[in-house]
Amino acid sequence: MLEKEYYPQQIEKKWCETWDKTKPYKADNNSPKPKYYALSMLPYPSGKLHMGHVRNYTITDVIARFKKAQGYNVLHPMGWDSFGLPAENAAIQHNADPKKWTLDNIAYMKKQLKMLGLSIDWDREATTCLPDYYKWTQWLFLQLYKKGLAYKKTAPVNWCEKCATVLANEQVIEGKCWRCGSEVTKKNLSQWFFKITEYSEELLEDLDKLEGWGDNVKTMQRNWIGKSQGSLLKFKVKEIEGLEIPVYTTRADTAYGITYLVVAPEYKDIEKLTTPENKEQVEKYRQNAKKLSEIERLSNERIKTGVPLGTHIINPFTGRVCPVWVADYALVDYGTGAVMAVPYHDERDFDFAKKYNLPMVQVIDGEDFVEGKVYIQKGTLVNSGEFNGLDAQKAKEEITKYAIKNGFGEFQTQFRLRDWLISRQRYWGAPIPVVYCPNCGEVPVDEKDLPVLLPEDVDFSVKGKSPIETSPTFRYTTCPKCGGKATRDMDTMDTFVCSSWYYMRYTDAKNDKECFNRDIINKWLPVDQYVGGIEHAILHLLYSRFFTKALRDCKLLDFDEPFKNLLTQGMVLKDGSKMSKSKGNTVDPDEIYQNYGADTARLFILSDSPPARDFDWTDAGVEGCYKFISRVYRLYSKYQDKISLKYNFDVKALTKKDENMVREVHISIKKITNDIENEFQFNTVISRYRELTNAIYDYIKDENSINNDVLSFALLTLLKLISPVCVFLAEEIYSQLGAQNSIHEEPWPKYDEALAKMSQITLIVQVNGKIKDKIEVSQDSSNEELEAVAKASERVLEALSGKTIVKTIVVPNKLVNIVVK
RNA sequence: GCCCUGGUGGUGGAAUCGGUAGACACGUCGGACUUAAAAUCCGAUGAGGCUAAUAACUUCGUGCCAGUUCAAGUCUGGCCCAGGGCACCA
Repeated sequence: MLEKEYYPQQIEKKWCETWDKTKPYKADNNSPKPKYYALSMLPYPSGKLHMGHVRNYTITDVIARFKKAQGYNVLHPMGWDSFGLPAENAAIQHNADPKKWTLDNIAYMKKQLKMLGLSIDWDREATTCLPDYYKWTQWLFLQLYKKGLAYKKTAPVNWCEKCATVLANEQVIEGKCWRCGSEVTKKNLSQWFFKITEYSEELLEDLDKLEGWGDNVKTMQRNWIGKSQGSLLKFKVKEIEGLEIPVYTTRADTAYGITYLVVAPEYKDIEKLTTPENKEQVEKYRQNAKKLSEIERLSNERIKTGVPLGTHIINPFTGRVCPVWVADYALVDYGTGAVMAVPYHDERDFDFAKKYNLPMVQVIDGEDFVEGKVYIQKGTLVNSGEFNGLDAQKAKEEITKYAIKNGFGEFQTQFRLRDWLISRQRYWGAPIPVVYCPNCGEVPVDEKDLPVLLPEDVDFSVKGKSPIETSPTFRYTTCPKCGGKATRDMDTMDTFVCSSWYYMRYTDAKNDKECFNRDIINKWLPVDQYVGGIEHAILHLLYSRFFTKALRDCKLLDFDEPFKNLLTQGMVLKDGSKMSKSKGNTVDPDEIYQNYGADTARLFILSDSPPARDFDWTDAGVEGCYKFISRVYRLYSKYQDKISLKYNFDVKALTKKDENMVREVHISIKKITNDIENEFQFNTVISRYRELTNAIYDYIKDENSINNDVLSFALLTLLKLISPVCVFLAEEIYSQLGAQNSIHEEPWPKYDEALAKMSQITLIVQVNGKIKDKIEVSQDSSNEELEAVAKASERVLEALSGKTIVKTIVVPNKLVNIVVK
């Protein structure tokens, strides 16, 4: 009975190799069992795994293993988000081949993932940069095109000089590029867009159906979609017959207070609206506004500028003649690009009117109104003709109805969401499958001619243009319609297009006839549990939801939402801040595997914090987990000869000590099962592993009173409970105990509700809410018994002496509180 | 400014329904084993008071201030702080 030491390196290597051969995690498309789809956000193959990956994939893996043990047919796939700028930048810097750079990284990281012991079905691997995948990305583009959901237009778009490409709205963070952080400017270009705005309403409404998503993510999406309900009012231009300026407003109630109008510098009719005398300064203002980057425009917050155009509108409510100004606080791509200004009741208009001495009229009155100060609170209408005295809320409706009746208004809903710009002026992406023909114009590539292969005869050393432009062969082709000479679209797609449907491809990854089979995808999707970082709350998660709805409308699938439950895991920190190379506080997974083994890494990364919270990596914590694993291993090796895989005992015939041991095991099964099912609280699951292990150590203290069947039951149950987390340890011990099959094939243990209850409970006795005594009583004693026991307590009698009992509260199986005066 | 999330010992965190606050760890301290160290095992550990140092007893304690209740980390109202998101969106 020698205790053996635990050497994770050899053990983990051995089982990695075995599982590589036996492929125990193959998901079956035809299984009659209920399905469970566990998904991690696919990694970008940057070179090496980091601890954020380890945390993400361990969480998903434990969920997948738990569900498999519970009898589900589990799909747990993995792939590579492998198009994108880093590969191209590496190519430019080291004159390397982006494809080789990417595939080498994938090979290395795949090895690391396997060493982590993930239960992934590698036969379904999807690599977005390979033609057998991007062929279908292009095919999906064509489906959206056919449906009118992909279109090309010239518009002012976000341009990152450093990345030399355009960006989607979602990729501009505080006026800076999401990837490189440099300033974003506007450029007028003809680009491809996906019509995500077509789904604004549905994307917003369906958020309510996503009960398995956190409120933080749903709120972010809600804000991003930005629905607002208001009115459209049209104003006749005094100087120009037949010309109107429509404005969008949520404050129709203030229509009597309009004293001027503002249009954006890019407003479509601005030239018509400018009088010859004002032409010069308006032109100058517009040129200036154009030069400003997004950042500068934001930093100008509160200091508003503008110039008058010289023309006027007539306020149809008051007859007042109001000047029209141009100012960059009006945004061309929201509403109509023109704003009605009510200085007394809008902070921006107020600032502007003060600066340029424009008149103000009060039209809302309330308790807090102060003469000469902006008033944006609730109130009732004044100076508003027939609407005077009306509550502002009611007036919005009444005034708009009046405008409708008189032909110059309507109710309108606006969204902040813009269409998704998907063109990128870069090489390493999926080419946009469209050609331009002098005769036929814009023509989509024939489906049978897909994929449009990325050219390999490109020169990465040429600066200032996309490397794809340097290919001597790629640009020229023939028109699919007329067969004449034509040129290709030289842009590639945003990588977020590739990652908007990868989880669909996994269901049918080898299909070379279709992008996925409709029956198969309907069987597996929606994803039962998605796990990933919060940084994708808007970008990837919104795009994927859009894709699902769009492909549903293309009749490719029959569900509305891709991800039923979403778990956004917290960051991995070290010394209180995010791990990063620049701070030098990173931890290399390879080193941890080497020194402690992957099981220790898995155990530790789940142990100290619940998954959604940030996790602080500490060396002492790793050490502690390694000690626990060794402690478990020693326990089994010491009692190896006593453990029988076929134990058998009658609970009723057990000694008190044995019964308590059995009870402890049932309590553990119950608690661990509940904690995993309830929000995946792995930190408390691991606490329970330790408690049960401690209880078993207690049980074996007296060697003479060990019941081998009870011990076997306890140890084998603990082993199964621990197996989703410490996958190698559990498999190794199980095989050393003589088991022929894998522990990961064994079903999840069941608990007996009666046995998971304590026979004795500790009754808390309080007097006036203060604890006076704790008494052991048998479970399910009657209220009368509990009260009697409580009142018999010496300590309670002491506290009661000289006082009158007002009432007594009894909570069954818990507490008695005696209220006295 | 608006929205979301959180605030509990020296630290990470635990606590179905309102019912023993601090599970389980880390750290620290003490002990056993050892020639010694490592490893391992056992014990103590929220702060304070009273005693003689123990036992016993007792007060305070879940960001702050009120409230509801026999009873509040948990519920209600009002604040403060931290992290995140959105923001000239009319």
